[in-house]
Amino acid sequence: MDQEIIKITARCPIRTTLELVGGKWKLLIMFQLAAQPLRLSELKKRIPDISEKMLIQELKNLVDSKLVERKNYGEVPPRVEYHLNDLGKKILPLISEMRSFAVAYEAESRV
Amino acid sequence: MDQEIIKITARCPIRTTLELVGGKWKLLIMFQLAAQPLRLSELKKRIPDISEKMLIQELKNLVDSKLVERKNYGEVPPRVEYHLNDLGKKILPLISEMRSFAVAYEAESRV
DNA sequence: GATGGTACTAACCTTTTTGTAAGTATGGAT
DNA sequence: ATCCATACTTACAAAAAGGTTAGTACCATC
Repeated sequence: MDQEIIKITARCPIRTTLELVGGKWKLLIMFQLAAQPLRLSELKKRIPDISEKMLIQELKNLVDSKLVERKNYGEVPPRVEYHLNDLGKKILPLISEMRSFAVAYEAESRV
Repeated sequence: MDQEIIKITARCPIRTTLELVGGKWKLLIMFQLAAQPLRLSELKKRIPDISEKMLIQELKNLVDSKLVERKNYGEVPPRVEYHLNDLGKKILPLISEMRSFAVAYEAESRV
């Protein structure tokens, strides 16, 4: 990579992505939504350590950022489904790279 | 992606990568080191908003995680250079995906 | 009327992350 | 003796992130 000097500013692309999907839970949530829409309770089962409060809050953030869509069936008890929209799906290659990196890292740490 | 149900555990690959390079500054530091070794003061110039304390602390973390190497020239005033080692360079595709995602996202937000 | 289920809100608390400020070490220059 | 440059340590403070707990709404069931 023969790159020129790139000074990091508040608005550099890495920062943008970090602000959108950074933190402890968002990428894990989006990873779970990669395959199919899921309800809140289903997400909670698949991400056992997350608190309900954080799950709801991070889903709301992702909806507000237009990466995830929320579908309310209007039933009682409430049935709500969340799914990645087209823009949200663009995060999947990044998630793949995160997983690949971890595998390479673990392999290196094991020798 | 026809994936089976993958339950997130404390040790899933995404979590591993988040723990290694998550947070506000590490990826930005590694991005700056992509092209060439840099001294602390050079890094500080290229990442203007970071505090010196955080820069030093995160560099130490990256060295401890064996993603970055530190070379002390043993001079006065001190001259120390940091560079990505082979393992650290494996983060670069992830950084590329972060930048690509941000570009796609900004393009989408602009229409 | 009480209970259940699900998805949510809100107040408050704890933990983690980040930043500020003061200080240190060292050889060379003044 | 003082100042300089650089890279670092440390104590403390502030900000941000994450978690706990109690509560709400509403229809269906018992």
